[in-house]
Amino acid sequence: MAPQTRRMAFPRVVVAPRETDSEQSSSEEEEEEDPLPEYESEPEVENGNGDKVEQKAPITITLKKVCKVCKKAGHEAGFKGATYIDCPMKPCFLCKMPGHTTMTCPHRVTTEHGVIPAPHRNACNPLEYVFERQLRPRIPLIKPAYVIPDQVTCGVIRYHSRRVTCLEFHPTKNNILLSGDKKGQVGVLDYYKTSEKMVYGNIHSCIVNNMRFNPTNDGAIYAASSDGTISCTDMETGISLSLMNLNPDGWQGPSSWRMLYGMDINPEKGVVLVADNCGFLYMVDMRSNSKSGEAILIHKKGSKVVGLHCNPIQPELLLSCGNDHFARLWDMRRLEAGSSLFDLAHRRVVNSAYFSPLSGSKILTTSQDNRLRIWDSIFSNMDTPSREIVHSHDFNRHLTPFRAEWDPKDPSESLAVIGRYISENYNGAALHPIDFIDISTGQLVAEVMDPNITTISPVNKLHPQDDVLASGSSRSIFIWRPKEKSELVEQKDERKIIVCGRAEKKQNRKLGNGSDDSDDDITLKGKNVKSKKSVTKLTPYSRKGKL
DNA sequence: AAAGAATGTCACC
DNA sequence: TGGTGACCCTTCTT
Repeated sequence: MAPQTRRMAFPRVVVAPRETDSEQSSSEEEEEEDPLPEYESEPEVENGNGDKVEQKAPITITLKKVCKVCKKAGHEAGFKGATYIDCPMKPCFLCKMPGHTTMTCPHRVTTEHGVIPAPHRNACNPLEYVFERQLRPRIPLIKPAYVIPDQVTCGVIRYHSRRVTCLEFHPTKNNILLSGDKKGQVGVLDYYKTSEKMVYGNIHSCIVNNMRFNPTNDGAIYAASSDGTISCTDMETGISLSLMNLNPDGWQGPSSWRMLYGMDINPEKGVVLVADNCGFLYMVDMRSNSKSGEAILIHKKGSKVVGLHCNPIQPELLLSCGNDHFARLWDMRRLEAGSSLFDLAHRRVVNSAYFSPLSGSKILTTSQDNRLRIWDSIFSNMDTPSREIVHSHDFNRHLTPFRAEWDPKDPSESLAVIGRYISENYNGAALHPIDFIDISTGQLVAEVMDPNITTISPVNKLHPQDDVLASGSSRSIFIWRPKEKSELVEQKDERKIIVCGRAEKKQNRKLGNGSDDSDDDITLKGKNVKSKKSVTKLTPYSRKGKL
């Protein structure tokens, strides 16, 4: 039999004998799913006496519904309304363990998303001693309560024509947000003055994987792209310089094409660090804008290095992660193949690995095995993570990979934000919230959603100073802010479910007129809607009839 | 309304 | 090791 693919949309045709007096199906498509498994596949049926009788005629053809995941009858995976029913033959889609489905997964029904607690460890090595002496005082002893608003407004910006792949806030100019997309476009937006936005389409020719502002000249943007180049662009003029090109001879076929993924800037050393899809790290001197030194193999040869992060406190520490299932900690003074300080093993691809933003002493990773991992101290035992938190952020080739991001404003370095893959049935709508997680406990502190937003938001960034969250979801960018400053309240023990824009939903849908003029495409819900055309873009409804 | 396309990772040979 | 095909709770266009 030819291999069956998931695309097979129609039920398998089964030739089954039927009782001679059975009714004809009024409609094959409307046939209810059979609650008795395997019934129709039996070659024999019972007569009234319980004897097996071979049926010869007439033969009718029925279309039997089978599960689209396992191709077996008796159940069907997929959306029932706004609730997704898992295939029971598969491991749980959330925690990946067999024996239950997502609906009954213990990590779903509790607010602690399945924390595997850290074993107690003794602090005894010299590095940890230094940490305790020099860095620990920076961290408050008592964790302050998170300040998360009860209500938020959400602005929607649409100027990318392909899905958003990365977001970056300007470090000092408060309202400036950078965005990159799959097509290679780079957007610079002032989200308070929506007319002030620029989209640069000629910097890169495909996916912008990472962007950074130049810390010494914050009008300059560095970007690494799958086109194999790293660019430095003037934010105001869009004038761009290519600092490095891994494909100087152009397209010579997929096997030779090289792409740039992970990127970060080390201001102390004045270098841009960038890594490719073959396991190599490159350094570009920011003064001369030229490559310095040779490429260094930092991950398995031939594997993508998707993330680089320089330690915010100790400039000689570098963190990398990639498709070889490892995050690795490096000493910049001794960067050579195989010389990493620590190799942090994961079960799947590591989408991101970040030092904590203030002390730089913790590490947070996002892996495609649906787990966040936290190492509480890079100066302590690094053999196993301090905590693993089960969270739904699966890989899907059509989505930008999820990355858990620290809240740079949280002095206790324990709040992280990450989009959620699996949907929640919210009043009949399948919504994908954006989760705020206390990574010291695994508790889901808050989940943010909007009935108008039915798409998944894999890209999220918290503002370095303000209470602003930027999300990239498909081609749109969302700016979430507290609805009223006065409504800010301290976080209690229970998680908050923050729903935005609920009342406006139907009104907005009626107003839409389908115009695709994109000059005025930002709207803040909760305030007056500016125009019909902008409202149209507020309603990216899915076609599954979930609303 | 439903099909088609785009197209990373992983297991398997 | 490199090629192949299955997998995936997508999202948008035709």
